[in-house]
Amino acid sequence: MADVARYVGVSTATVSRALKEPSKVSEATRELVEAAIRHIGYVPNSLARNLRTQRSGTVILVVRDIGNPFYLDIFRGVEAAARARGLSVLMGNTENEAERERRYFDMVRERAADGMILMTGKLPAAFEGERAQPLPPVVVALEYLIGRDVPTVRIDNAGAAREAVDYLIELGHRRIAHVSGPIPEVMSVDRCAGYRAAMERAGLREYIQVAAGDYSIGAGRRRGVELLRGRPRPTAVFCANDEIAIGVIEAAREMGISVPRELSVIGFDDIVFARHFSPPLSTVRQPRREIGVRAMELLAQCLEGDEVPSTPIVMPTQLIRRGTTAPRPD
Amino acid sequence: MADVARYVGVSTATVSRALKEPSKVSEATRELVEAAIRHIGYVPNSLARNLRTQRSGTVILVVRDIGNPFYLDIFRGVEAAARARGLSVLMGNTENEAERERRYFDMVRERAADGMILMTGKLPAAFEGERAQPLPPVVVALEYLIGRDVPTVRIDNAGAAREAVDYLIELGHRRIAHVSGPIPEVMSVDRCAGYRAAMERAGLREYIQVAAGDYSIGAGRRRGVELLRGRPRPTAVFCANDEIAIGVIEAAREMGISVPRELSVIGFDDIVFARHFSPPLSTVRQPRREIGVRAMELLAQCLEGDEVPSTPIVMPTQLIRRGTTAPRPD
DNA sequence: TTGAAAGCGCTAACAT
DNA sequence: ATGTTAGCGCTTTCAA
Repeated sequence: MADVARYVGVSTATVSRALKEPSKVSEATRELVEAAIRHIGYVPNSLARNLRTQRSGTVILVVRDIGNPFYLDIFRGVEAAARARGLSVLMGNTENEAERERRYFDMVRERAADGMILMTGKLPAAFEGERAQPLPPVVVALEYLIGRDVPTVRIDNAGAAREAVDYLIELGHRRIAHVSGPIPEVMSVDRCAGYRAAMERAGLREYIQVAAGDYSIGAGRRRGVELLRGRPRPTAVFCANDEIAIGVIEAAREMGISVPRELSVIGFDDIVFARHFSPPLSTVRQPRREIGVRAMELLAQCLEGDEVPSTPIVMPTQLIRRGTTAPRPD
Repeated sequence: MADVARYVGVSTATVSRALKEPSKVSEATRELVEAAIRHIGYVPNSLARNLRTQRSGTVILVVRDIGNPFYLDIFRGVEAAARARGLSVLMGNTENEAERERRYFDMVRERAADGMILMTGKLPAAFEGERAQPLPPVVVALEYLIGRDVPTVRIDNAGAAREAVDYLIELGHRRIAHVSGPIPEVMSVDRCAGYRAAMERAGLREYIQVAAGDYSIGAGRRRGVELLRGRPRPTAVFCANDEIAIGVIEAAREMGISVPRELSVIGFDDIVFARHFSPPLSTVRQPRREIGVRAMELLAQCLEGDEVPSTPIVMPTQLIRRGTTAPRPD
């Protein structure tokens, strides 16, 4: 930059301004500077700028498993919204290890990133309890932090689950089982609570039957086998996500139980291939891309120092009726 | 850092060394420094270190579509290998726009990243032809750059395609069609070439029939309908990826053609849900996670200034026989 | 509209 | 083993 300044015969301050605040520089010098930059082949150094401004222009997207197809649309949304604001997105992958989670918080403290979007629903211990460290700029998406006033964008998991189970009930089902996700996690807990609420409201408390797994096809299959061995057998299963639903359907297929004729199955998330299974999977869609966009926008606002909504942004869900749900067999 | 130094009564250089090169500091002072750091609550500033060392500790992973499920295992591999070396991974998403691609190269020039893993198979114009700019640290994965000596990790697309088509031929098929990907792209071209080679070697040149699409389910479905309307109808289709195969299978289903009884279909990639479709998809597996790992390792070597192999690293593929392929109907 | 000058916080070469 | 010193390249007061 000094070279450019010398070449034009101005100070580095002027070159800097020509680049960042063209309005503060006369038309003439701006053009001279631009010509000189091209002539010399000057490339600005982000590192120096970052140090000077104490901003990295980077945010971390922290997820439980970066290889989970669920996040694909989230990536799209976060990336697009970040780019629109000139920010870059770092991949944060915790694989449920507390230490790795902590590491991402440290990166923000060390200014390697300006903030983070947290999709794990947990804070490292250092931020809990008395004498908790102050939180860095962070927004929580998908999950939420109980008793914490952190900007949040999420869906109404309980309500959406209730809607799905109501639909099964409308179809005439009574013995409706639920395969939940890992149980201390709020998302799983909420979806399970929605299931219970719908069952109780319909006077089906006695039929409530919950099996907990993780959010995987394998877990769905195992829990599915167990549930379908039970007598009387459930005629419908509400699954906490689509992978579990796929597993349950595979279990049914292996046991010679026809979906949806003998067993209705409904998933959650509407992952990318849900409509392409056979039968196409009935499920609850959540606007993942939009969730990513809103989370990023919220974080960008935090970083600008703007006010951000203190109540969670709740995105709408949609029940998708496809081929794995049918009226109760008699 | 100055505070810590003053507190202990040493220079900042010693504090710096205590953190980065503990061996160069006496045991005693190191402990004093550590105590002081805890006491004062000192947090190192990455931005300053980055400026000083002229390294950002970050690499960009550039893909065509960050929401493509194909990349999931690649993300896993790249992220894991990067973390093992203390590097961070930035999401680079081009959506096939040349300008966005160029922007990622600029970020490396501006030192916002130390290097990049390129999965798009194209260089911005500025790097081609005479007076081309020198390439920044970059490794190419999946694709490769024709006539360029850039570190590369990939698979033998043509060979793997040949193997898949050979398998269909072994099953007795003669009228084997191919739905390819976008044709100027090397990956599509290679897979198509493998198909042609296998057909020609088996004396089936007259049956060669290629329809080009993009790598999507929709394209597979459209090309599938066209092919299956042809008379005589193909008894097998080799698809350039799994999405296309899913589309072709859907087309067949709509037309009342049974897979695999009346039509064999084989895909490519073995994406995460391939085995869970019904019938489970026959396909060609490529070691995506390992490709990500190797690409990251290669890039890390470049950044260290180590020698890197000048011939492409070619990873093995594996033909996966599942339920969408069967002997030719008579 | 432009320039001078300070300094962001760290590391590394050199000296002791 | 430790200290001194000189920047890394930029932005931003403040002054002209």
